[in-house]
Amino acid sequence: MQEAEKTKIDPRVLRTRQLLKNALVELLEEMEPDKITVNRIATRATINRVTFYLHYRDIQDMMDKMADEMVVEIQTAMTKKVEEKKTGGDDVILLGLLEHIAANARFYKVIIGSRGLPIFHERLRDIFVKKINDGVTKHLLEEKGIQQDVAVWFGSAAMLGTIASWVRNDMPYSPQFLARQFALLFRREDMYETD
Amino acid sequence: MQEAEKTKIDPRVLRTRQLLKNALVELLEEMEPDKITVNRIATRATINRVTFYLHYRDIQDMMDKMADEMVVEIQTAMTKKVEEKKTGGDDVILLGLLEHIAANARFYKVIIGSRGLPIFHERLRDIFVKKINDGVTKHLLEEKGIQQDVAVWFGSAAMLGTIASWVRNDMPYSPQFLARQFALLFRREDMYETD
DNA sequence: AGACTTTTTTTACAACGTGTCGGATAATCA
DNA sequence: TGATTATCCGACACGTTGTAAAAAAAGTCT
Repeated sequence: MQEAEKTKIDPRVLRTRQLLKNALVELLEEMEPDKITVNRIATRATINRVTFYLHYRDIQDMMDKMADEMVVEIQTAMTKKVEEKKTGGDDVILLGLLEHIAANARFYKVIIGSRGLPIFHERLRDIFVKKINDGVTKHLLEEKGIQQDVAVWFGSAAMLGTIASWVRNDMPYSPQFLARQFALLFRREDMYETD
Repeated sequence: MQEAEKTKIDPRVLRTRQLLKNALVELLEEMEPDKITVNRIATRATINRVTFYLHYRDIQDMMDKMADEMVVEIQTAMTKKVEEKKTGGDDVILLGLLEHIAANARFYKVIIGSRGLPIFHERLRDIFVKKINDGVTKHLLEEKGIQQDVAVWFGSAAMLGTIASWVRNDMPYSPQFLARQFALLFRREDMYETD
């Protein structure tokens, strides 16, 4: 996860923040979130503990800001893909997202796959809610007697959860394949039994 | 969430644990999980802090045990419903689950709806994975070129997430209605656009 | 290069949370 | 009632937190 800023920032703060973020990700790979302290993060980052507080109020604040950055990167990853591949059969936006996640697998495995880190889940959920909301065809829902909000809950949760499982299982399928699977799943047929 | 035990337990430990669990739920309603300390739990429960450690190793351990109890209660809630209502059109097991959640709304709102508490999410996910795994019709998946594990990820995540949103939004629909919605959603028609 | 600015480091501090003693007190059991 | 068990109380060592002031280091600018 890189930091994208317009105004030139002192390379020292850039370096420090990157070291801190890398350290946090490393620690999340190694231990449960509640075992992670400012002390550990700073030590791992070879940064003085006091310096941490010059950048973040606390660990929660640090994660909030990282989640913000994640959202921005995802947005750009999704829109960029649309510009490149004008056509593609399946959902191009989704493909862009999946490729972005695959490219940053280490990061996403930690913040999505491992337990904890609900902030990141929330942000991702918001993204999917928006996306699903646009894709939902309201008239078809009414015909079938399905509430729109329920359909949005359903679709966004399915998307987020499927991707989470995909990441958790070390991405056994390519982004292209998974995007295709989504297309099939959302196109729907009878594939679940009622009981 | 009650404690169900066979061997007769000293009423004092029963009382203490119940007070501690109630206190935890109360605190979760009031503040972020990371602000909750053993100190606060004990004080709120009008229990000595040392006594806490006579029952749980730490807060995480307490939540783990509460999650275990939750799983047991959900299991019984689902199987009981099957015995009562032999038939019911929609998914009876699911209906039993939703009614159980509605009956313990305060608890589930806190552990599912609010941020944090990934343990409970994990346990619930496991339950749904099992349930979906049984309900999946494999031959239909093969016909459509859908991987079974992907379908299970998708279905269980959709279920868990929909219920979570339902709880988060203070259950605007009755368990019966939501169960019906699930039936419709899993029966599927075209209701999402690909792009 | 040197002067100026900003960041990082160092050391220190008080407040709080954690987990664990041993012994006193109170509730439960038989 | 006497024995057992749970809870309470005071206390301890240790780690974490967040903040402060001043020195040292790194970056910026002309």
